[in-house]
Amino acid sequence: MSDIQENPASIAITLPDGTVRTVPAGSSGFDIARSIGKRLAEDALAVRVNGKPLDLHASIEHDACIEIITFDTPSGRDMFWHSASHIMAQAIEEIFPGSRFGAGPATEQGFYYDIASEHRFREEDLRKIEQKMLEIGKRDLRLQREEMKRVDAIAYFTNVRKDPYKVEILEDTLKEIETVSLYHQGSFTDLCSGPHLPTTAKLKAVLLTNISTSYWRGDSSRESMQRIYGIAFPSEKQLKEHVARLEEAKRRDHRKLGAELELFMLSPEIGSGLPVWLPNGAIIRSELEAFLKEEQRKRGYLPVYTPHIGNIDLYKRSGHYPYYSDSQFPPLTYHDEDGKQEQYLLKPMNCPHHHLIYSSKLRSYRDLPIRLAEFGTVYRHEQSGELNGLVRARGFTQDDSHIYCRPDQLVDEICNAIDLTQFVFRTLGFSEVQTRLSTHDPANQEKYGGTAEVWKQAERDVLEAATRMGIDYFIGIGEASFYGPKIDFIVRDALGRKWQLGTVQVDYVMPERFDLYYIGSDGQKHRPVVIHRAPFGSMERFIGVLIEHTAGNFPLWLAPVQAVVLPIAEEVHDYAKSVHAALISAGIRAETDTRSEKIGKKIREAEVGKIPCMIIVGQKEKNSGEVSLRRHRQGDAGSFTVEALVDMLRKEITERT
RNA sequence: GCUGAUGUAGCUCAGUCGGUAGAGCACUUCCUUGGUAAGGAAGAGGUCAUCGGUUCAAGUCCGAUCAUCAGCUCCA
Repeated sequence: MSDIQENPASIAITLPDGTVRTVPAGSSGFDIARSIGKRLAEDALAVRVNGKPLDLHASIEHDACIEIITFDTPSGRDMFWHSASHIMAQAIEEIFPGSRFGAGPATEQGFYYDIASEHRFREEDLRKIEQKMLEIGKRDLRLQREEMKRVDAIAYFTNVRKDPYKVEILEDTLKEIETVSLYHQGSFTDLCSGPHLPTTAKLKAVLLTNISTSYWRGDSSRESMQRIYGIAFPSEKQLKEHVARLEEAKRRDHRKLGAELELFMLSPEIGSGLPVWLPNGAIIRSELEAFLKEEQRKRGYLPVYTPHIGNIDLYKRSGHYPYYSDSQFPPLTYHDEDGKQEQYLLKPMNCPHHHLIYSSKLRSYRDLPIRLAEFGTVYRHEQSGELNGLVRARGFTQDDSHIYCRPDQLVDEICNAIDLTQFVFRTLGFSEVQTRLSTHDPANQEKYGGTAEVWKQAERDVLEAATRMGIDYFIGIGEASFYGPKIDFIVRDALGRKWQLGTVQVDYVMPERFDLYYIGSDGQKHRPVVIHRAPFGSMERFIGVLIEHTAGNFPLWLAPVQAVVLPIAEEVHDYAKSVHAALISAGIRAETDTRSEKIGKKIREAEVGKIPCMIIVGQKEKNSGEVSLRRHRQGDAGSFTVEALVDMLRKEITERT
């Protein structure tokens, strides 16, 4: 290793493509970038030395693998935005002296800084701060790293910067660390581990997006701070592209498309967070449900139905009530003629009902696994600020199933559930799905039901199944439910926000609480294991994300209106009606536009309405007994006989392509 | 739930200094009968979210409530 060399005159650096260069010892990442090319030297933001990010001008003393970090990489963007947050803090300090700064990290889509200030920030302040940030950029200030003892840093932030928040971070979060680093840029200094941009001049475009509040250190008992969010780029052009992406996301927003395409509605008269499915949306939902029911039939699931409410004792027994009482609608209470009180809960979960179905008769080991499935509507009193269209509602329907199996069947059954979920996601065209293995937090054991060894076993089983299925997962510590670990399938919406859709959960706790058992081959009682699983998760949330994913351009099998017949003139209305009738009798959802409008207008409206097939009929088609097909967003698709058209569309619908 | 913003026609949005409300699209009717993304004309459409206050006068100013949006916190 190079460590044994004492001040060598030159060092060997290995670039990511494997080439090795010899440079003088003490060269910086910038020197190396410049030796590679002028463009790279301009784009270079920092350097990674043996995997460790460093400032671009830090000197490299030993042989190393190095990589020049630019804005094109996630870590380059992260660093750029982190530096931008420092520049924003400096701008704010210059415009609003006396502002104090909490945390100011980069996020996946920009950065923010938490600020304590006498001044209440408003929209117009953001424009001023942006201008100031660009001005600081033009000043071409070097971001200089300084390392100091933690105790000295405390003194510095107490006396020089007079920033109590940084002092608290130094005294608490960083209390184990002896030497910390500060970054100076002109008159501004921040506590930061770095690395940072070499100069503020890299910042060429900035957009401050919104102001909100947050609690200092995320603790609602601490003071609230003003948080300013923004995003920045090394060029004006990239900012423009970003703004265009935001506008596209806005167009795809399921709340907007849901209203435009008449899929669902929300009304304060019904209640906040209680979506209502309009006829068009109900078609999509019922097609999805039919799709899953069909698949579940093939995979040995048994459909059941259970009521929307249940005696509160059921939920006390399951543990849901004590754990989640604050996010449930208050119990319905009534007194019978004898004055006896009974309380019912709008069901927040389907599992207790299913457990009682399981235990309604004696089960043999030969009967297992038993897979009970239901599209079960549940009600949860989510916090008002959390409600969001279809993706976060207070009433929603889970495509729920509980699988009761023997311990020796568990891993196979988890694998089957994963396979079903993957099949569903693949069919609906979700290719970028993240899989999270949600485990418990050992430091917080009292949050969970069941014993430590039960958890150990459950997590081992989940891991084994995930490995066997070849899933590319990440681990979410503390993300487990109170009764067991789970595998969650996470998809992003149009705005890049992540939502959990499908889930597969292992549960050793409920079988105990509900005293579930089966008779084994030894004639003795044994505990089954329960798997909770829901491939869609919630129909509401899934469809909300699906709307954004498809931008409302649903595949033919899901489209509320699959085809619209567009007659060119009144003299072919009869022919149009016969085509329409043929489509309807083939089970295709079709309409006919007989208004006295020109064909161009009818086509435009069908396009705007995102109807997959436009079937244009005029005198020519009437004479030949054919139709002219136009596909949504594709244009003219040629002429077909009605019979050929129906066959073609039927095939596409059945295959769900 | 917390902090902030917003709420005007079915939709998108104007509405100045407080003086009884406007556009485009959509809708209805009539004219027009046409060939792959907007034909023409006329008409109708409003308790300015709700409730209260200030004022001679409130869409406009103030307060409360409800809802929505952004973020925080939470998520079986």
